[in-house]
Amino acid sequence: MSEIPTAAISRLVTYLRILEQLEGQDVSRTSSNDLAERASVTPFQVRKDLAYFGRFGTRGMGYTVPLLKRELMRVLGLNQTWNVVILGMGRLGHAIANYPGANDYRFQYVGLFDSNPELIGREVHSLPIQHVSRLHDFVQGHAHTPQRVDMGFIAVPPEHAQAAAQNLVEAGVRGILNFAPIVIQPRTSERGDIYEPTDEWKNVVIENVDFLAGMKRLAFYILNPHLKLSDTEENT
Amino acid sequence: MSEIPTAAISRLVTYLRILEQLEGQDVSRTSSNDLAERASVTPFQVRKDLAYFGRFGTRGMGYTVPLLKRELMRVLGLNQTWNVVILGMGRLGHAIANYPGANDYRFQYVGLFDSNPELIGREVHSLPIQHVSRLHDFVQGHAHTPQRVDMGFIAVPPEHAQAAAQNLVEAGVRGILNFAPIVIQPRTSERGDIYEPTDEWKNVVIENVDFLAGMKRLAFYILNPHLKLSDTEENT
DNA sequence: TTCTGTGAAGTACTTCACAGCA
DNA sequence: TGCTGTGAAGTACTTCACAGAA
Repeated sequence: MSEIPTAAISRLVTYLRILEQLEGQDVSRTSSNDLAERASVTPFQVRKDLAYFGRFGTRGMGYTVPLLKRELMRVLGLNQTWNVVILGMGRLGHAIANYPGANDYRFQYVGLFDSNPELIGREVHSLPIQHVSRLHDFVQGHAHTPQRVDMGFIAVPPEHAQAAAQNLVEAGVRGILNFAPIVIQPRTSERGDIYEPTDEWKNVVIENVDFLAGMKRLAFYILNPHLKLSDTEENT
Repeated sequence: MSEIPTAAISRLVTYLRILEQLEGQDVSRTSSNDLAERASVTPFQVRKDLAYFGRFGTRGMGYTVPLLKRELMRVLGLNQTWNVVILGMGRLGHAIANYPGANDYRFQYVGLFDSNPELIGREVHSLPIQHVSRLHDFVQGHAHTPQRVDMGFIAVPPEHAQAAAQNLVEAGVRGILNFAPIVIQPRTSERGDIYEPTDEWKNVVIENVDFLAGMKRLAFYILNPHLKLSDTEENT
């Protein structure tokens, strides 16, 4: 049913990182074997993953680093600017806003929100923290401008994460990156029909980043080393 | 070949979080249907995942929240203390050290390391930052004490992450949680045999947490909403 | 000859259907 | 009757083997 495995997308991100490293070392050519070794996957996997999106190599020769990099950037949608708001400007929100590398890919923070009155008005990289009640108007107000908000990052405490997601969806963002250690329910009501996302959630994409989960998985695999397998992100 | 899917472990972590929520709400019983809805997976999946590790329910009745929680804690190895060192005490390292919730699961930071002389000696939660050159002696010195170091977290810049991992492996840690956006090569030499981990790496488990990857995947799925699928962490 | 691109085969994971027990 | 536990069926993903282009 699904055309492209989710895991393949994660691997494309890895290949792109490797191509950037190679470009930085002025390496101009690579191969599925070379990429595979650097990404810790099989060469078959590399070729299959790339084949989902086109033919980027030359038989007998391999791949041209800048060309493949450009194509992966295009496929992953990293040639365009992505405007982001962060909900929750505690330690985690600050760490995210300060994390270097995000703007390497034209991810731009255009709004910062919190509910704590003490934080309102403080500036992070000359962007003021606003009260979360202003989120809806902020997103709507920028809807058809170059500042249009594409994504919201959730960095609030877990007990407020579902409400934060609800806010983002109602405001009209298209994607949510959830840093809180809960599963966001793609529906509005507390107890809606199982597996039936509410309409307004239908077109919203949710991804998760959970490093407590990473710690716990690590603990498990240390105890059960015979189950050790490769994975990605993850990872995630 | 592999007995238990990696994804199943990630889902167990999710079920455990849900059980903790339920316990906090004084809910004493649950079912595969209920857990499935809260975790956004199928009830079959829940039952199969649990069945990998034992029989925790009662037919006709469902699961007892505290009992299932206790069993999952045991399976995931969260009944014991895990001693952790952090390599790289820049913003990211600080964010990790300060992240609340880690010590809820008896993950304890026992050593903080950096190479920047300006940071050495500063304290985070009354734990001093040491120079990374002391890592090996630190880990070895605590090897057979209650402070034995189990895991190392890598929070250094990407170009130093492989060396940091090398340091950790040589020092003798069993698990690495890598926050840097690179693939750690499980081998010592710059260009070793493909897929052949060096001996000392054989028993080391590596997990990744990469939120830039999360941002990039999100961008892709916003552009390609017809490929939208469920996933779990991840990945990383 | 080399290394990509890809249908086919193999494997792993998920879903199903129902047996089994409270 | 109700809901778990689990072999069997179905599906998705990975690996393979080789055709095909430089």
